Amino acid sequence: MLEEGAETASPTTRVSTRAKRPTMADVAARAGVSRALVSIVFRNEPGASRETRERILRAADELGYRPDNAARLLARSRSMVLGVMINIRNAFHADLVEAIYAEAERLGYEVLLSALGPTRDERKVVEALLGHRCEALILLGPNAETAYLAELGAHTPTVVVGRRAPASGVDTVHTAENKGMRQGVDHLVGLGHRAIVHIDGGDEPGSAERRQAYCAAMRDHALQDEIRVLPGDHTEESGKTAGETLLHDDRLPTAVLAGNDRCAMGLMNALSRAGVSIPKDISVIGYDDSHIAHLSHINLTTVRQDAEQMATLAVRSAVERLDDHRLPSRELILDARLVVRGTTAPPRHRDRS
Amino acid sequence: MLEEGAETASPTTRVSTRAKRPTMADVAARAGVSRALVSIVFRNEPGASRETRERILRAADELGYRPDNAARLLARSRSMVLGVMINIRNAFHADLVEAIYAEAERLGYEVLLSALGPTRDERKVVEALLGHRCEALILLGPNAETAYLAELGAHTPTVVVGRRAPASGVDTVHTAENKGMRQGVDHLVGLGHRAIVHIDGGDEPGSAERRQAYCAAMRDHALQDEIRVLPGDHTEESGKTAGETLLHDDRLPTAVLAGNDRCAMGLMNALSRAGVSIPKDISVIGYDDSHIAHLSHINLTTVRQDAEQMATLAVRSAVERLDDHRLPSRELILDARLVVRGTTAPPRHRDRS
DNA sequence: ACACTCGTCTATCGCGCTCTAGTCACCGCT
DNA sequence: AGCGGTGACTAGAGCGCGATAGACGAGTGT
Repeated sequence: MLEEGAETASPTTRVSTRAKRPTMADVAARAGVSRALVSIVFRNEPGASRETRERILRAADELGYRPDNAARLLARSRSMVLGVMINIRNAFHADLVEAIYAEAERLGYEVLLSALGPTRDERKVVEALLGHRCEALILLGPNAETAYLAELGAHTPTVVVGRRAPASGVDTVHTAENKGMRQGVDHLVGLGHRAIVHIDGGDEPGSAERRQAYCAAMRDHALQDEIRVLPGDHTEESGKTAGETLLHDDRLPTAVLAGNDRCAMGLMNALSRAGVSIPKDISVIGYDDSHIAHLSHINLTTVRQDAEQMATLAVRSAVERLDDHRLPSRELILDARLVVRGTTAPPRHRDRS
Repeated sequence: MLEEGAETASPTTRVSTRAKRPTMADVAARAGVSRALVSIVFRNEPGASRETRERILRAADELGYRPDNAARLLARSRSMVLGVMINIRNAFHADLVEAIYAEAERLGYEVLLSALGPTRDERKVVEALLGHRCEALILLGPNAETAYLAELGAHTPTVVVGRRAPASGVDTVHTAENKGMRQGVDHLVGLGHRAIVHIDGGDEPGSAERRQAYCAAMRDHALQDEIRVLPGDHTEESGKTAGETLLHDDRLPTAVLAGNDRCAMGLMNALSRAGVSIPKDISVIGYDDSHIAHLSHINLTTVRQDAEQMATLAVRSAVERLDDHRLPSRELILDARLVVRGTTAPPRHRDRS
């Protein structure tokens, strides 16, 4: 089994096991038919008899033939590929991607992933995706300015997930941030909290809405004097920083609404290192309900975004826009729902703190 | 700003902003040169004067031209694309991917990601990758049987990361599992533990080695009677299940070596829900040192695998094999190192438990 | 005057596939 | 016989690009 095929190899020829990959022409020759017929068979189109179909498939199998997507894409007007930009560190994106694959497959599309990274900014990721002939883009939580998104949307169907993006030609799918935050504040106030801090998400998608909703909800509870927004973003690091800031104060707030789950994780990390117990000393609420939130022993109270529904709608939007380019921009807003778990509890009595 | 461009659109023509994407020919026409020259410029090859170069680039920019990768790949013998299979739920894979992007870019390669999922098994992922003309495959923690990997390796340079895969034509990069596990056991024994359970990873990459190393290390400490291996895999779910199993016993072990970090997370989840405190009541060690392990407030003691080095070596292996197909299979084994954090401590005195 | 080189640019083939417009044999029908 | 119709198959153009061989003019040396 090892090193078979060596008998045909002269000193100058390549090792035969790594010969050029077979093409349609090879399959056609072996099956004794024309290239076109092989194409028909592989596209599963009518126009070939049962026997030849089998003969061709057998020949292809023997040669280890595999259709070449690049050539396919090139020859076809449509590529049937959706490009998805992800932050590979973001557990919520993982949830989204799984659902995107499922829905794309259902609709007959392929999915290409490209991840952000320290050396890969959003433009680079988008370039890579477009370079691979993606027909449409699905951007998970992009930070890019609206103008850039609009520019993209002008020539490529683009769906932004997880943030508002009022650009013509761009569809957006996001949750009703205000509802989610409001529920969070209501829950905490219901437990008896008053000193409720919000860690902001900075430029991150959805942050502005969450911040505003927090302020509005606090005011509605006549807690406008307790409003406090700490700077941050959507990484664990920012949660940690915010935690350290809080620890420097002479008195901790009794509850924190983090910008997202990752931020909440970092925050809890910093707090528990300092001996602060959650939820006894302080309550924490996250945002996303990524799989990490409920599987880790953190058992985080958080605002649930329905990843599956978001992903499904995003894919459908993209495909619908592909079918009809003149569709007006749509903004799909899903409901958010607070999921109460173990990181929230009534506050300690403050009178002896 | 809304609906601009409508002035050029007759009822039957497409909205002009979404016309066909421009090609080299369009750029050439606009710049008043031949197609070939545009090609030269975009490949950054010598053979064009400074002025025409600029003129062409300007024309391309005005048209919003973007080279088409599919066509590029097709025309070129080389595609310069590496295909990477990931489990998008696995935080350690995220660490690996970031480093893979970096090294690939350094060597002039592109990276295509394809993720496993409920409806996407390994074969499907590999098919997708190969279909997109990846020259080489990097498989992160594949479960596939060796025969299949060997088959892949026979026609495509393949690098397996995170597990042994003794197949000709396949390179592997993994850590010295035995060293890592041994350090874990040594650490626990040094703290005074004796009842040390291991949660197995089942078919998951590296599991067999970890299991064997655990058993060997236990024997070396004359703890062969304490050896206990619970079934599991590398998901949070399996850790949870194992935790429940342990909780059913009349007496908990004093320490657990989980199959990986995710398993450890699930385990800690189950235990702490049941009121078991970590590390006071029980010590837990993970495996991978994924970014989750140190950023979450879990502060997990774990066996560090150097993601960056693994990724770098994997990419280099793939590229070297691409340069010379006849290279013998290599197995690169990196050192593992226990990182002691907060989930391990001396055991409670057992005499009153 | 010649051949020769060099830098700049062009014509053209082919990558592996899809897809339109056919060809061809065979059928039942008038 | 002649007709249109149908199912099975093929020829060939073209997708957007890379790459090679060569064209062309300007300079160089003899």
